[in-house]
Amino acid sequence: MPGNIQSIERAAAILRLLSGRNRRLGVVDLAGELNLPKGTVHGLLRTLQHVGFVEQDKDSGKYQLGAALLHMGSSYLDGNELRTRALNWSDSLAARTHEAVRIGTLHDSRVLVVHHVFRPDDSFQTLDVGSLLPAHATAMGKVLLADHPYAADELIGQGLEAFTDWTITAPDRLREELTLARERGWAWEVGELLAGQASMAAPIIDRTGRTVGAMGIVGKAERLLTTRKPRAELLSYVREAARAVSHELGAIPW
Amino acid sequence: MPGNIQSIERAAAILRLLSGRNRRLGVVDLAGELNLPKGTVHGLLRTLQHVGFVEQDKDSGKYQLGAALLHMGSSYLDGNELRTRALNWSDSLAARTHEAVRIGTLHDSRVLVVHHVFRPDDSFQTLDVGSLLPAHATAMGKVLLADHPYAADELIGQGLEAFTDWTITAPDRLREELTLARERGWAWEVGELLAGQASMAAPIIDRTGRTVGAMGIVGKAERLLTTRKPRAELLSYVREAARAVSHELGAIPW
DNA sequence: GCACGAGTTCGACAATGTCAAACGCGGTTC
DNA sequence: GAACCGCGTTTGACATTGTCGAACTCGTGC
Repeated sequence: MPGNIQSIERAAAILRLLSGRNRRLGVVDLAGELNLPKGTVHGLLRTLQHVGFVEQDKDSGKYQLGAALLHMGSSYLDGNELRTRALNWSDSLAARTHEAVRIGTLHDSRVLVVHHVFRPDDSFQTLDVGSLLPAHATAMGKVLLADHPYAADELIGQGLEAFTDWTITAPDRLREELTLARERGWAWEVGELLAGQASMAAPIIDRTGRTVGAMGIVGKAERLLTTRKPRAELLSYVREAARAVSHELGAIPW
Repeated sequence: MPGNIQSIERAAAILRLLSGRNRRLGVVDLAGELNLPKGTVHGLLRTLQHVGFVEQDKDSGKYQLGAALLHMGSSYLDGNELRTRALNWSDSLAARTHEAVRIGTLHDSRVLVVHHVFRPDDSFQTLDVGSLLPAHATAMGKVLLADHPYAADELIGQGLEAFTDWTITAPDRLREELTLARERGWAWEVGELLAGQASMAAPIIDRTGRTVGAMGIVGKAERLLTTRKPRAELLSYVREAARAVSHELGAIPW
């Protein structure tokens, strides 16, 4: 808790704001948001610009994220063991299920997508590596929250946003779902984030036994489900793949 | 030059080191590299960890980049006008040429890949969005350097690294190549970065007339070339696509 | 068991970043 | 076209803040 460098925390707060909804913000916008004098914010921005973390639009004078962050983001992926280990398995899972595969990890009570394999033979999908998905409305999120009660509490504490009519917004309902996920070792979701879309996922465990990631498939509900249940063979493929990655990470031998 | 916040510059230097060759570095490694006392470096790292920009491997105690950077990197892409405008055109260019398409921009005298479309019907290629390619050994780089003499000088100043026997390492030879690229409005390269691989690219111009990006195709030399020249129809597709994007960015009407 | 090297903590000092007020420059308004 | 916003930027005095070296702890290997 003690001794955190103020200017760096403030700089990070600026970057966080710039990576939010409005990608372009001016000095006064940021100053207002952070309750800081604009002179101070300007100094931070000047330095951030110098190191390439932000860029300034010459016409409007407003600031946006800088190119250096893109390269660092991809460097993060290179060093990410979870993703590296999961690379092979995710390809074959996509091939077996004919669905898009995603691998994610918990970050700030949301699901950070660290890998994404497109659905085979289905062009023009958008890559969402780097996206932050809501944890309570995705199968990966449920699997992750199931082993991270603290993150679950935090998420519930800040309110469960509804994305469709089927999104779980009641804390108790979510807690049940998480218990279920913990017991079964997998989770699913239908139309809770996007109408007509479903997903199922299983946990990736590391050598210490903690759930460090989740692996799952996403696609049209009609393809993933039969009679309002996840299709058994798809589910078992997902669970096998996740178990294989866990094994590579040094989790329980089998 | 004046008034840059020291701690932020140091933090950025740490992140830069962590995104380099060795993705995992300890406090003393970093301190040695930066010529700083390790106490200082530790304080910076503590804060960077707190904001999610670095993570510490609990076993080895070493530090690596953090997950927050991945999300910020992808947020940068969302706000990047060059990439947004180029999205449609790059897909159709890939379809027309049957080759992989890349869009890049200059960053620190290298080419930062901001978009990448895989070669159609050719699976298992690695996505290199976020990669920094050497400018003097790629078609995109030549096109970009042609309009950025300062960056070219800087690159030459730090020495032209050889990747294959065909890499241009002589400053004069590179300068000729850049002049040629400037005159013709396109550039190419065969085996200068990777043996057997060729690329060709054309500049993307913004409303002020500056080259803000490059768009091109990469692939096996045998497919891209005829009799040691770029195949004319591929080249014209590339140039058309780049011109179309430039047009969208508000460059000269035509 | 000792010494080394790692990451971490601590506290005194002054260098450093902060802040409020003033500046300059586009727009817009009347 | 002059007065006026609102913006990003600059400035300089102040004291908060980050810095730095030494001391600490823990794990390793000689």
